[in-house]
Amino acid sequence: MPRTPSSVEPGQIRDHVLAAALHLFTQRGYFNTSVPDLARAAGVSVGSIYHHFKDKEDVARALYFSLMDSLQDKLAEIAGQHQSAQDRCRAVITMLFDLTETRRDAMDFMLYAKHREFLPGEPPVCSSKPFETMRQFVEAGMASGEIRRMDVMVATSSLFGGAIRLITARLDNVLTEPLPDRLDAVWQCAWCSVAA
Amino acid sequence: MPRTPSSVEPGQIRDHVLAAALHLFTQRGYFNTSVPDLARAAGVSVGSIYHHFKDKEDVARALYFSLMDSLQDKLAEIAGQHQSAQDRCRAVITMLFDLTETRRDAMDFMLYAKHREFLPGEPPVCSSKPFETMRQFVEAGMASGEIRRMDVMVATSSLFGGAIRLITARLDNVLTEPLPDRLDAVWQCAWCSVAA
DNA sequence: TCGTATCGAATGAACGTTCAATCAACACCT
DNA sequence: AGGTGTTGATTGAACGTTCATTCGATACGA
Repeated sequence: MPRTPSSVEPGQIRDHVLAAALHLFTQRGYFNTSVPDLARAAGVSVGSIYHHFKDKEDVARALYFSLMDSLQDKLAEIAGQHQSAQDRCRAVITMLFDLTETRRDAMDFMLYAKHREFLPGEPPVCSSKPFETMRQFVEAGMASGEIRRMDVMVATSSLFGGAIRLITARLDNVLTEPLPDRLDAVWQCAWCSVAA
Repeated sequence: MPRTPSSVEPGQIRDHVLAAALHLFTQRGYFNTSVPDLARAAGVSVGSIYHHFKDKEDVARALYFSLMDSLQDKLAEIAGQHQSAQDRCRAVITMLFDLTETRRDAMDFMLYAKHREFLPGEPPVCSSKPFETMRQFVEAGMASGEIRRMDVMVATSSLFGGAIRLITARLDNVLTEPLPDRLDAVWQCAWCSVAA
């Protein structure tokens, strides 16, 4: 009986499903989103989702890796454009702030979601590649003498912790002004917390 | 047909259920914990849980408020024992670090859980009373000249953000040493990020 | 005996997942 | 070119399971 032509062009289904998943997972949460919900929002059938993904968890995993990869790309770009730890870390916060304004959903899913609950077996966010790269920026800064010598974890947390907290406040709508407006203030605090 | 005497003394059921909920919710997550799971872990029957709580969500809500209240008590105590913003805020971080070591589950549920997903309608954590109290400590410090004048949200995030990030790293087992070992280093970073 | 606390089997809704049916597109043969 | 077979994408109804919740029965204290 099937085969009402879907409004979604072929070859685009994966992306449509991932986009719908990003929207629904961040809006209502992974467990409050059913696969039929996902299908409806993506404009495809339930079966189609299972043709492109192993199961519901696989959708979340694909989404997670896709977003993390694009974040990692941005970090790599920053590493190429800036040499000093100071410039690099400021660029990171600038990028994270901009991303929060322009792609709230993505930021919410990456920083705020509890992946442990629906992606068992995945390492926690803070041991993902992007976070590791940020630690490397800090380590290089300590080696070059820009940053005080101390435990790398403490330094990284101090340097980025304030910005990340502000991002979550923004995602919770507790902060109503755009984050970039606060960039200078945040950076001043962040940098002088670890500067040599 | 029941009534096998439960091993739980009467009047203790609420507490047993809350303790089991704290353990299971933090271990596996709210949505991966069924009410029968809860009953088994608490050593009571399913029906008994529904006698003491409206529904599953009500268990989570009671747990949340109970933990938040006890945290708020500790903050009030700190407010009474210390006068300067510097002493107060340092005491807050000390208390949070100790709490993370001695009551991991409680800390995990308060700081790390996504309450939005299973407690719709509750305000986000960072607009809860404890967080508000921490902001007041910071505001008082700005009024007294201990802390640089700036946006309160920025100052609070900078002051506590590093510590909170370290706590989540600890909860994720990314950090293996006890947090109190890092207290001095963290505090030095935190305070000089906002000190006048 | 009345009210309250407790029990766990029963209920029904909702969920993730499967699968036979269908179709579009292409390759291949004549 | 026209006919034919094959492949793989797509569909949604159907399936079996699990879950939150209810409820009638039971026990106990007052």
